[in-house]
Amino acid sequence: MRVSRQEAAENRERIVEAASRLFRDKGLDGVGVDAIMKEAGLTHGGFYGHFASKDALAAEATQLAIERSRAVQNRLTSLGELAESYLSPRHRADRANGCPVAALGSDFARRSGSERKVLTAGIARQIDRIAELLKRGTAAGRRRRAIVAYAGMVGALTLSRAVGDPALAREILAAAKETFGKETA
Amino acid sequence: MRVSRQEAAENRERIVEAASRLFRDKGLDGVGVDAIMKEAGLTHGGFYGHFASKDALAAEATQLAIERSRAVQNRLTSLGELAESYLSPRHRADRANGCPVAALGSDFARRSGSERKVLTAGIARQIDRIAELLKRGTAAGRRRRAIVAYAGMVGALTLSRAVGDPALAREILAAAKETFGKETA
DNA sequence: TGTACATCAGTGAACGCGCGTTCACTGATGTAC
DNA sequence: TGTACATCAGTGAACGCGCGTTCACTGATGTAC
Repeated sequence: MRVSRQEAAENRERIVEAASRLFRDKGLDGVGVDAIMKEAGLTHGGFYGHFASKDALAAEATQLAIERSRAVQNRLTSLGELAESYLSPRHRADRANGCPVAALGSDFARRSGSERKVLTAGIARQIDRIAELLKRGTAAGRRRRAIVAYAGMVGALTLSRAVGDPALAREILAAAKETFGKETA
Repeated sequence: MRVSRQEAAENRERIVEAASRLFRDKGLDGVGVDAIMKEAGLTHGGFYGHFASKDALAAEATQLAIERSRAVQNRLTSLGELAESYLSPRHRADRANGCPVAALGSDFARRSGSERKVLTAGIARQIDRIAELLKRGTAAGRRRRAIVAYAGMVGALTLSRAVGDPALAREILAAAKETFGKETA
């Protein structure tokens, strides 16, 4: 049965939001159109009225995840706060709502087209953002340290999630927090 | 037709080797039993004579990738050499034969059981290995800096592979090499 | 403002394909004498 | 050492299932008068 245009627009949004969470949680190949539509409170048949393909949705969902992720981090006003938040056990546990680069990092290397573009822009902006938070040094030096801090945090979160031993996972996060939360590097 | 026991053992090895490369290149869900067996010069039907399931092969293939990766890095005798090798454009391009943590990092967080165990042990040993290469500081400090260097290198390689822009990819590798190749952090 | 019809968002069955897995079969290897 | 039979690694067809995608249909919304 037909729904109002506004409802349809809201449904579309809910699909993208559900996808952006489910993809981060279970991987791009780990969740189907069926599960995404169910999570959005719809049936799978209506999917292709909103999107050309699952891949097209993946691109939009990636975009949304990056925007949300950036919105969270723009509220943080120092590198220490950013590291504290990014490297928290909470972020480690909540893949579905966390950084899409850490959640899907190795998957993205294999994707092509619009998703890569969206991601590249997101990563570039994140580097700029971290450079803004740095106070010491030349612009070039700040940029280099921003790249290193970002890579370090993404790597630490990825490692701590990959590791089965909880003590080692905590140790990795703590070590990274101690190092990247301060302006050393 | 039956083959000799030695041939059968060699076939098994070839399957694990092919899988370890294909999984790193295309992801654990990105390659099928069919493709792996073909790469090993066999047909898919014989697979279950060697392995209980695709998952069981994935665990063995992960193990092999970690061993090979470690063998390469044990030949390197300084942190600078390790960073130079790990963060090279060559390693970036050759996912199939490179570090399994960077190639499959975000996938591993979603796997369970034996694969996680194998990976955890591999990561722990890699941290120990880097700590051995460090010269300054207390044991605890060296361990912390080893974790940070490892996380930074994994993150930098992951980012540089995820990014579509080749210039940015090179910049990320260069920044990480400059920082983690020396004993600073 | 009310009525009549056209539109179209969402439903659920169905299709086609690929993939993990099974199985009957083949024919070379391994073994018993 | 040679022969006869049992074993079993590998083959290729087939199965079942899930998933992306399509489609005829429904009934509420939107629109024309």
